[in-house]
Amino acid sequence: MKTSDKRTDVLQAALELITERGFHGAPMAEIAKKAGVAAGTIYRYFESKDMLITELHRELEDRIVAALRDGYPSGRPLRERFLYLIGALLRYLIAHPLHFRYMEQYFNSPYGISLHRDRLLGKPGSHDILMDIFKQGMEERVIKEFPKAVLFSLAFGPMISLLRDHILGFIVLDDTLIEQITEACWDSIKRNNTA
Amino acid sequence: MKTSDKRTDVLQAALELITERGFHGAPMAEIAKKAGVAAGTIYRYFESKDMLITELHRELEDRIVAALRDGYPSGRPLRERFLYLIGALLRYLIAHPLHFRYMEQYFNSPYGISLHRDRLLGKPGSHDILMDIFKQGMEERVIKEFPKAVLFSLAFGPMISLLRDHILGFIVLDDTLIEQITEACWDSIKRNNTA
DNA sequence: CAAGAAGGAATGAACGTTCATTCCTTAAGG
DNA sequence: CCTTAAGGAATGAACGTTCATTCCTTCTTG
Repeated sequence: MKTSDKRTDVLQAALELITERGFHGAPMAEIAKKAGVAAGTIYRYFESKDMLITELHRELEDRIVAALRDGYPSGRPLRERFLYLIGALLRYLIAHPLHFRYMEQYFNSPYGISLHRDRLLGKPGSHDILMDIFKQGMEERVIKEFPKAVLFSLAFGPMISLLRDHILGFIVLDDTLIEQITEACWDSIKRNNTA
Repeated sequence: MKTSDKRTDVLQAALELITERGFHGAPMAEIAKKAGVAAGTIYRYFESKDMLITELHRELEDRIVAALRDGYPSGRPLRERFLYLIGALLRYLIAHPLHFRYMEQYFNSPYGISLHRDRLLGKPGSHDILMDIFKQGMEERVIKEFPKAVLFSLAFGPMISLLRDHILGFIVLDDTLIEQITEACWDSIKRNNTA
């Protein structure tokens, strides 16, 4: 391994504790204990708690983006690519509920707001792919003529909400439902050519 | 006035500081200062910071529910009642962005998790109204046959997401857009009688 | 044995909460 | 009326706790 095991252990411990108890219910001492490491040791790998939190977010995001890129049907039609994205994201987050919970907390904290702003104004990432889809879709008049942020909310809003309920155990997203949801996400942004 | 002005001042100060900086960026001392009150005084009205936070949530919720009930067209058709609810909620939260930000923070904190569960299982409040709509809608086969939590996510997921972007200043929800959104919310749960 | 890694007790700042004291309003007494 | 006492609200300095971070010691490795 390139990076020490301890670094990974710390990140994993932080992920578990923070998703369970929030940023403020996860003191460094406990993260250290859970990681099987001394408190001071964390600071060999992370400059501060803030850095640890930010870095953890960055790593999770990288993994998610990787999962979305993996198998992405670049050459295929718009609709297919979009459905692939939504489906892949849903499947990944259902398989990694802690990642989802962490991301949600992160974006609902002071850390995440500025990042969100950057994202919507277009920084590289999975959003690249998505924004390309939106752009092309609007040019070809297949997708509704809305600001990209609106399209984003329309497509991902319900998905995120359902995911949260699933992960908190209020509902169960089975394969049928997932299929229906991905289709519904597409429907909510595709242009109705009946006008 | 029934309750002292100071109590109100403290709640208002807490609302402003917490929405701006988060629960942990809002020390009691600063809340007190902003409220024009001494630190100790807060404890004449609230047992603890936790109680203050919880109580503030309760009061905001009461006001929102009241706004939704006000003018609710009880006797009217399903679709109309639903559109009224969505529209009223949107308008209220656009007019009261701090309330929205506070609620979001609250629900994404350790405080809010258990509450969410209660809500989905149908405690009194605006959810009463909503659940009745869902129930009747499914009986009359006007609304899709989904668990209520799923219907909730479908209808409110995009709305909440758009609201957030609007309040954070990433997009502007004008009247046209609001109209389109409320209609889209209905579309996403109404049954397509084409099958 | 040298050099870096790990340990964990010590440090100090930040914070929620408490409480002895002050201030203000209202009532009582002359 | 005016003075003064009583009661409770408000104050804010002080306390104790929690926690991120530091620092010095001990261990490991080559």
